[in-house]
Amino acid sequence: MKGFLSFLILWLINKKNMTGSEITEELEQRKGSRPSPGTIYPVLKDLKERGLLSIDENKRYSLTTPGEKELDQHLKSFFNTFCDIDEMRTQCQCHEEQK
Amino acid sequence: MKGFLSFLILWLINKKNMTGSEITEELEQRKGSRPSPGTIYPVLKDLKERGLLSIDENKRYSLTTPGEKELDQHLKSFFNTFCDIDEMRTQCQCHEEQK
DNA sequence: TCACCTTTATCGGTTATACGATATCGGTAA
DNA sequence: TTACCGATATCGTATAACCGATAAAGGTGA
Repeated sequence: MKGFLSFLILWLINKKNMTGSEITEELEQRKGSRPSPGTIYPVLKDLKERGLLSIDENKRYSLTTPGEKELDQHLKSFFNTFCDIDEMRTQCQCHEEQK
Repeated sequence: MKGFLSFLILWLINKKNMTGSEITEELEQRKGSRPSPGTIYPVLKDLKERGLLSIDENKRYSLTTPGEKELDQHLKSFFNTFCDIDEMRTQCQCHEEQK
């Protein structure tokens, strides 16, 4: 299951070009806790060095063509791995109502 | 994003009590590659030691009550983190058709 | 009995993910 | 100019997730 953070970051940048701090904020929204700079900047550096991200003069990241392909692969394997995601959601919502 | 493998294993066992080899097979189906024993048995051991799993005389694992609660928590944070999962699926299927 | 096979389990080592501390860099206000 | 501040980046360290090799345990068939 390694590579999920990279996958999520690729997905976020795919939706909208973002800077490091914007990505940090978005992850905080989703996960409930703010990732430390020591988490996200090394990932961004790695993705950039692998040619999946490019960065403009305002430090705003965007996907390269290989980055888009990588994201597609991740999406496919994600939905293979969580092939019963609707069932998961049902159970989650069901237990939500019990509170 | 750490803890996703444990989460997935809890989910599988929640659906159906399973042995280690059955879990290995299921993960192979989903992920496309067979996890090595050095991956899954340490996880099962850890989950058992944390009181989330119990094991019967046939080496078949099942969720304990704390295990069910842990799974619920994981499900909630999973759908928070991937709050735009329908959008992800749309994009994935869209690129699927292009082939 | 004993040879074999599958399953279960452990071991050492690698990489991704994560933190907090610290450093650098650029812009802005004093 | 200088002081500060948020954003960016690096560092050391820890843990989860992985692998392949190996070992032990249990069952089955010769």
